[in-house]
Amino acid sequence: MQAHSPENPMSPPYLNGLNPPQREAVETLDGPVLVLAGAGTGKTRALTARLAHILMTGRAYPNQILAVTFTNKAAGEMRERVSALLGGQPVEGWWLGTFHALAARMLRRHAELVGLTSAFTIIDDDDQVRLLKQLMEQENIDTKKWAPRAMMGIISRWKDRARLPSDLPPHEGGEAAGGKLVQLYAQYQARLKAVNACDFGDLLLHMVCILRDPKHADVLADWQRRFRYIMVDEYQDTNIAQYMWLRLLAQRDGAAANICCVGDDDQSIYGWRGAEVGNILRFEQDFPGAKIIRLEQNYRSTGHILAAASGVIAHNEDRLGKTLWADADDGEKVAVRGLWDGPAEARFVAEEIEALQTKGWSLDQIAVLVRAGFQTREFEERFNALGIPHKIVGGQRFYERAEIRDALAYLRVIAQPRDDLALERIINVPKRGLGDVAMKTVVTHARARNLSLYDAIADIVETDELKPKPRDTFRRLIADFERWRGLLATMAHTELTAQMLDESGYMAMWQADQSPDAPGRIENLRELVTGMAEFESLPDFLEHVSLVMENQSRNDTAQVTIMTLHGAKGLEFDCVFLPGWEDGLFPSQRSMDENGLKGLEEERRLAYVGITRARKRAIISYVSNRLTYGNWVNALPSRFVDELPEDHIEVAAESGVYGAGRSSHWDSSGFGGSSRAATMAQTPVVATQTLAMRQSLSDHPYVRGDRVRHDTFGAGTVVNVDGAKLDIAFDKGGHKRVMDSFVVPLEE
DNA sequence: CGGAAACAGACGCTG
DNA sequence: TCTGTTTCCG
Repeated sequence: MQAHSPENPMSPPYLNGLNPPQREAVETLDGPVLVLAGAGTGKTRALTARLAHILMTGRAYPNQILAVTFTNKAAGEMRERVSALLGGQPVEGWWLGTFHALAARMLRRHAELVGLTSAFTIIDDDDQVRLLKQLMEQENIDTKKWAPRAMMGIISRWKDRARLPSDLPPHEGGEAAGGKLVQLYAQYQARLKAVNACDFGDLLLHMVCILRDPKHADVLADWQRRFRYIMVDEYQDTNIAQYMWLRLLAQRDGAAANICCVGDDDQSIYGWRGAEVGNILRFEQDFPGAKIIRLEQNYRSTGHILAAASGVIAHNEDRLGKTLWADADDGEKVAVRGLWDGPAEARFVAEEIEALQTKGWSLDQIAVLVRAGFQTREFEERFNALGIPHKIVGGQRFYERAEIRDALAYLRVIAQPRDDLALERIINVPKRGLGDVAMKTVVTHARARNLSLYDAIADIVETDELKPKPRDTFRRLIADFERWRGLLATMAHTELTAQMLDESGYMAMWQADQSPDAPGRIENLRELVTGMAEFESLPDFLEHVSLVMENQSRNDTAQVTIMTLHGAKGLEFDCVFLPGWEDGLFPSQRSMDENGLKGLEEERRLAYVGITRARKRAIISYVSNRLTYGNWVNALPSRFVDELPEDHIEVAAESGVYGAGRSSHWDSSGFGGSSRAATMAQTPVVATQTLAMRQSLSDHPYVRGDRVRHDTFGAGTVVNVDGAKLDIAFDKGGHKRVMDSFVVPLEE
């Protein structure tokens, strides 16, 4: 073996060039370890080397290692880098992936323990909200007053904290959703179970439930035995459920578990999504005897940039504390610019970029990082006008586009007929003439008999409940799905998809569409079919898309990147523009209103993340006049601007712009306090038992000769009973076949 | 049932 | 201001 390392001629290649703390992180394999890795301190390098080290020293087989990341991108990177360290061959069989992918993989093996089958569907946010909204409407809760999206947010936060409906006091939701939020949560879970589906939160929640249930101690013991080493990236972003899942897996009798968590409390920016910075702050208590290793040598940024970032983050109270240092030159001071208004700011940034470009900087290495998505527009327009190549990262992802979601919904129904949410999505897409009336009929029956929509439709088309036209449409649709499902056994899933898109009329719908984006959508559908080829089977593919929402646009010309600060985490650029540093915008007013000091501290960490993305140049800007929702508002420079240490910045403001000097100017009256003192009138809850509820209590309660009444057809006599289907001779004439869920006994 | 008009709401975003 | 969604009407 070639000797590369100057310090130790015998050291294997993957240890080369690591600094002492990095090396310590790599070689401390036993017991709990927390690696506090500041921005740009070679965290990924240490983490991948550690994995390589475990494998190379034969401490564990790949399938005995659990390596968890937050994003698929991070998982992919780790996969590649580790195999590169090991000489290029891919590592097979290890448990490397995102929390959700790994939990899903585990849950498929134990699905029946939580009342699911291993073919369960994973639903996305849109489906979640739609489902909850339906339940709210059923409960007569005003969805105007209580936005389903917001309600879903609260439920998701409960899930993030691994709290089941039964763990919550009934009034936990307060006034929300008319005080019925916990009840809705329970109904929501029941509905998911009924359609054999999970949302993202459930993947972890269900696994935590299984692992902590004494009844399934054997399951837990199995997993504990399997994983000899656990590694977690971005630990500061874990939520409680993820933390519990890790703890359960890392529990050991006697000896401390070999768990290694890597993270940076100063980069915890996902509190609003349920992340608990407390997890990392508490690590030593949670894992007694834990070793804490600090990576503080920054390899990325110049001295001034690092000092500016450190100066800002030092204003936070709640932190473990690190002192970043660098060997690099001081470089240029961080530029701070005050501009007149948004357009002026966009012009300024564009001009600076052109200047950098003529000096030979690559556009690839320049980024504009904004606080909120809507800020990207101004830059995009300006860059378009000047012909500066750029890309907006974030935006809509491939699998979130309507046409892709529709196509996936078709596939989901083929794969899993019980998937009501998918069926609802496409039942009238393309338009088939199945509107509210037809759907209501079907839904009523499904609820009454506790059937899936699909089965309810199959029932109803055998009867006279519906007018002939919708009945035929339904019948054809069901027949189509049956046929496609059958073909799955003999035909490649790509081919089947193409055929399905054709036969369903979905493709034709877009081909007939005159709008300018229709061709793009057709293109996307083709791409979907092509992309499927990579996967063995339809279920494999569906698992992939529900967990991996990747955007696969390729472009080889150098472009400026425009993205949000959140999106930029983990990335680095030579030059970073940080526009919009105005109080109210950044730090965002909402964040402060909702979470007070905690919110402010999270915003400050965001500022820290932003500045530390820059290797050589950071340019912060703010404006005096900002167009917000269509009106001009006066803006003050962000308090973070004032927190930048004098010695490391260089300030200039356009004439007439406030704040050319340093200001200490946040009068507490501040910006419009958004006090939304909506009068919260309780929606009266009418406790009527629906017909459907009563019907479902007893099965098939009718016998021949019973007198019944049907809402549409009136009174009649049952002449024949076939399961839930009744043949009835109606008094007003006619012999009809109807579902028993649509009739009531007639008292005469 | 489907299109047009009225209307509310508007951060951050990975699975 | 702009966008997505609901409501109203033909």
